[in-house]
Amino acid sequence: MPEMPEVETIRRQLAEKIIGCMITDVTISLPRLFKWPTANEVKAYLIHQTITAIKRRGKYLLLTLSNERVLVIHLRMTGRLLYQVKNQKHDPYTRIVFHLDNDKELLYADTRTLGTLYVMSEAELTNITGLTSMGPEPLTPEFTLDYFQTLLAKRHGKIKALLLNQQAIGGLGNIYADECLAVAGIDPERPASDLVPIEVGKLHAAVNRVIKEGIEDGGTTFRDYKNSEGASGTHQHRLWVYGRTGQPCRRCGELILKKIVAGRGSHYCPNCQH
DNA sequence: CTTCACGCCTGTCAGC
DNA sequence: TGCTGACAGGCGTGAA
Repeated sequence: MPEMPEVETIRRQLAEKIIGCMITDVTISLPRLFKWPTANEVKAYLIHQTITAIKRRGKYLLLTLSNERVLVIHLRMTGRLLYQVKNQKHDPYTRIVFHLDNDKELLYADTRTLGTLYVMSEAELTNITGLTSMGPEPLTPEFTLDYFQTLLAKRHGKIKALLLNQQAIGGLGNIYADECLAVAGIDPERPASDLVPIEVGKLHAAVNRVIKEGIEDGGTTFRDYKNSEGASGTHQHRLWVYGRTGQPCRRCGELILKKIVAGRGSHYCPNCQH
């Protein structure tokens, strides 16, 4: 479900609420979601620890604890983090409950159970290859036009696949990749290295713009996504192409089409994107 | 090295 | 109504 703007929305909300809170207990209904260490060991590292910081890297959330351990959470397709008062009704797909010392709970709910959690020292984080090898993120100083130009020039695969590659650019997923290509007017199947400089510049700007707007809107709720208060984002109302198959392009009126590119459903305007 | 198909899970929806 | 297959905001693995 969540791409960078959704995860950032959750991070900002939780930062206001749970920094300084102590974890009093952890209820684990689906132990296999913890990839390292085992669910039993995890409890010993978490209980009686205070949450001191919440960071994000790409689509990973990193909760730093007072014992210098880090609780790493990746929501994958359908993970949700819900902050709510104790004794309130739980999401039916709640898999883990972090009990806090302020009469609140942080629920980890996940329909498809593809999410992954870890508890590690800072040094051990390097064992999560998805974190270690992540490329620069949109809206950061590292994501320069120069970097983007060099990246595209040496990649001959489809541009859509490159946008989804977290080692190339951190944080984009299927919705925002389609949106970036729509804003830049580029067909998702174009080989990355074929883009001419003016197109590379347009796409670089589009990536930053689309992600910025996604964050401003509190993310996109297409199907499962909810923020930590259980509320939807609003970016779905501003989408150019994603999920708009058969509807008129907001720019030219041509009907939006969908095709499989890089194994993912890809939405595009056949008139605006070449 | 890059690129691609597949598996992981469960739920939903279109089509028969 | 009930079944089947395709598909869904992701990503790691192994093969070509």
